[in-house]
Amino acid sequence: MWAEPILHVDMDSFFVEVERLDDPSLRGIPVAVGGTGPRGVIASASYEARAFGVRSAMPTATALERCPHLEVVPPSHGKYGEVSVRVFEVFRDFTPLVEGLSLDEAFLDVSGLRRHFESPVEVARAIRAEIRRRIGLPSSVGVAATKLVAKLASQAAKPDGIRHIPASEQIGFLHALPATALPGVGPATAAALDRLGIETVADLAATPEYALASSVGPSMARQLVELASGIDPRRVQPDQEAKSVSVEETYDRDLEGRDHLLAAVSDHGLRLAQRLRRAGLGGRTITLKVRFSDFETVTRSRTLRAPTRSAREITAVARALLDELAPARPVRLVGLGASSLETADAPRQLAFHDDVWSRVEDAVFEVIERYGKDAIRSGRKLEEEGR
DNA sequence: TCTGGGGTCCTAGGACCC
DNA sequence: TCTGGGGTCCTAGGACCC
Repeated sequence: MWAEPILHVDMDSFFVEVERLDDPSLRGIPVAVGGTGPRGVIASASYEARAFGVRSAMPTATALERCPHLEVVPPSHGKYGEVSVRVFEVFRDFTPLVEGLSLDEAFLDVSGLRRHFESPVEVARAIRAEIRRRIGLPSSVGVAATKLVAKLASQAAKPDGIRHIPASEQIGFLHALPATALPGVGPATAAALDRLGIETVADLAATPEYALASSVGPSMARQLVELASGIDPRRVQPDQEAKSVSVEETYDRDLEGRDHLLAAVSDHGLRLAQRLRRAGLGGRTITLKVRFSDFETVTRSRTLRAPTRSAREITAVARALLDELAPARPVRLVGLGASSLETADAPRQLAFHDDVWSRVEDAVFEVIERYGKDAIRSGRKLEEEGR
């Protein structure tokens, strides 16, 4: 058995590098992919841009202040999804044990490749070369005994490298890192740890669990102490099913008044239904999300007796939730989500068959896919046109 | 500097049932 | 009569990740 059979593969500046494939003039200069509107943020920054302090999640306006000659490219999510599919095809050509974490990163358990490769590092080399050859993109790989260390190692390998942490060196590697490097330690937890005088993973490992529990909660305390000691029994789990699907939009200018909010909700209802339909899913819980101009965010949800993928039904529920909420302040974001998902071919499919509107819309969408959008018009529209 | 869009997981309280 | 304990479902909010 290999002692370090887990790989974490992470694409470097994924969105930016995909844009560079299409437009070579973006190579070698500071580039970021992000929103170009007044409320846009950076999603991905090239290393040339990072040198100016440009980071993802930073408002685009701030990024342009730090780097005035920054080239900002608006995101093309469809394109990133297509390239991501090809990257994951490379992974699965090596092993079926692939657990995707997002479009651009995955854990791979390569223990089954012992007869074909000398070591996991050789597997990592081969995967990186194959991604480069077939797609033309740079990636970084961490090789370790656990998911935790593999992920931290891929960060240390960036950009465009491999980092192997032998099991015997795992504790030394971990303990030298700042506590904020651990997954799950964000701003709030970091502040709590700071108050306890904890700076490094070594500090964390030396802190008794009970001393952490009162500030970060018992569950987080146990997780942190275990991870800091290198205890991470999590297996690579392929084919995780989605638990929720959602759409949301931040508007360039705040929305005010019931009519504008209702229009936003209808738009979202249609998009959410399309996403569910394409995924072969229905949702039983519908959640409306509203963010006010002061950034306060509230949600309202309702659970139905049967799952739906009907735009009509989703929108009706969302309208009811909106009217209950009756927002009386300017709104910057409206979102709509579905959870308690069930697949259309699950045993519960009987519920779908009772869902008449989902079936009517299935037929409508099928006609649109086959004959185009103009093939279908509502009765009201035909009346207006005098036909 | 004034904060995207897509997700996951956790907590906590209340309803309801046995 | 003012009082148990456990389990499950639902709702709302928040931290966090890429």
